[in-house]
Amino acid sequence: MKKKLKEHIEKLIPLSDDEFTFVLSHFTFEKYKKNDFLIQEGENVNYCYYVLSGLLKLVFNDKNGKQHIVSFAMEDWWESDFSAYFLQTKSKMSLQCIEDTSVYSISHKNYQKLSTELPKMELFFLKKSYSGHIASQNRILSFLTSNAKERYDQLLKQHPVLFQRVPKSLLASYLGVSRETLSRFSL
Amino acid sequence: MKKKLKEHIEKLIPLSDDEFTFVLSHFTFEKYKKNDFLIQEGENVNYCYYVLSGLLKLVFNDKNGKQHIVSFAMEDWWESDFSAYFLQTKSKMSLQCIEDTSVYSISHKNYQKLSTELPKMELFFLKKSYSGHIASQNRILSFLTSNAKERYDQLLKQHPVLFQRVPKSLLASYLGVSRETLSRFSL
DNA sequence: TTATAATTGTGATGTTTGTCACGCGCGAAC
DNA sequence: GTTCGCGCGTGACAAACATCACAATTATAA
Repeated sequence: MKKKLKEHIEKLIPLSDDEFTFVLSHFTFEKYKKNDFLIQEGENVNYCYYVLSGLLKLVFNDKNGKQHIVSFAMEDWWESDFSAYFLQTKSKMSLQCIEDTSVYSISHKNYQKLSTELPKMELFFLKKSYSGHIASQNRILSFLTSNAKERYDQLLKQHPVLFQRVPKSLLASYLGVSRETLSRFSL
Repeated sequence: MKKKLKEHIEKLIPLSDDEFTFVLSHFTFEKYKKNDFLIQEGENVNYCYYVLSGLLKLVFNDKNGKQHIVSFAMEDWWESDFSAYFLQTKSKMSLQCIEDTSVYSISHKNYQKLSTELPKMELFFLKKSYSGHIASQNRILSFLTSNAKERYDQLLKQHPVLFQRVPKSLLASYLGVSRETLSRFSL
């Protein structure tokens, strides 16, 4: 479990055992049940989460009460409402369990503390942030270049496991297409 | 001109005059003409740009030869093909002038050097990266929650100046809508 | 088990948006 | 000044997609 996070960080940054122990002391292990909320819309966002196991959805609820999936978060992914987390504002989104999920969480204070005390971790977070930005840009590109069926095929190719673990209605919401239209694609 | 960059950085990070002089020594001032390319698709991306004046478009060309506007970059914006810049791969996009444009450019080597020598600049880049990620996520949300007309209205509200400086066909491409459909919105 | 809710597929229909075709006005280049 | 290309609007039609309605199947909980 600890090993998982260490290996994850070491994909980007080399880390001695002592350093990792120090890093880990800034995190808290937590378990959540299906449908539990890690972040509730409208509240302060004090934590960022590294997913050890399970599956989360980052959701925006629009003024008509319709939910939109901004992102899924599986094993080895980092998730939070980053806007609210970094700018220390109220959340406009919620983060909820699709499955029972265990995470390492880090508070904003500990995040700042860790970045200062161990600068190479700041570099780690920077690299993670790049990746996130690049991933978002690719998702924007898929909206610009592809129609619903093509986006469906891309997602199926990139993350086939989601089609087994997530209700189709949520996949539809993630792809920006109606549940019915998505259902007709799988023929 | 130098003052502009200093003020821009100081919105996020305090900087002494000496420090700023040091920072600036890592940048190069450059001028480009309308239609010039700062980044050509398929080439290495060695520079990241801070726009002093003018206007750029970040473009992805799909397999059908259709151009898609990933982003505009105006005064005070940072732009590059970040994926290619940070991962040091070939560019999948091009960066081109919509107007005559002057920039400060920083090479990837100088960027790494600067980050190491002056850690607070690493924090600056980190904060910039957050903002970029958050902005991209908001753009994704606009695709998920809004139809073409609504996205048009949002852009008009957020960046009215673009409607004066950019051909409508490019705005259409940015919004993911056909030129004709966008034209019918402005009635 | 039984009842209850959630998930999924599918037909019918309407709306949104794209594509093709054309004309007009304006500015750049010669 | 004339020519040429570009930006922009607009009509007609086709394609993509949403919405509504309903049935069937599968999970979940009492």
